[in-house]
Amino acid sequence: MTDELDDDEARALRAQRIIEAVAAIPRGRVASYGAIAARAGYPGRARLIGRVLGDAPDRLKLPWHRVLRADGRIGIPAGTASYREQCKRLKAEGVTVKDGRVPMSAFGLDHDLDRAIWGMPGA
DNA sequence: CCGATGACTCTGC
DNA sequence: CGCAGAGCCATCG
Repeated sequence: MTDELDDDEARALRAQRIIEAVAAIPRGRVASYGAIAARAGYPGRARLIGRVLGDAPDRLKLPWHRVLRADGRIGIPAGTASYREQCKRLKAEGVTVKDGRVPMSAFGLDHDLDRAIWGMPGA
């Protein structure tokens, strides 16, 4: 059909894959934007993740709060309502949040269970 | 078409 | 650990 709808579809597909990747993050764990992007099939497009999450409706009940920057920092501007909400949710899951930062060495997916969860060796 | 912006990441100093 | 620069990509004026 029209190219415009085609473009719209492509955008929806990106969002879909990204949303699924985010939803796959285990409770009590966190992942970086880059990791999600790669996992969704868009390596190098970390910014795309942030864009999609910001546009994603809350009714999807997406665990967006489990997505942090590569250094473990909250990816949202400090002081905003969303920022505080993310901190709150993480703590509620048992994730340590110190000064808006999470020790990914301990809660990151590539600490030890990386392949067990993301790699999906087939169990 | 170009410049600016941003829920990004990496490298170098 | 912090700062600057460069790469990256979609959206907006």
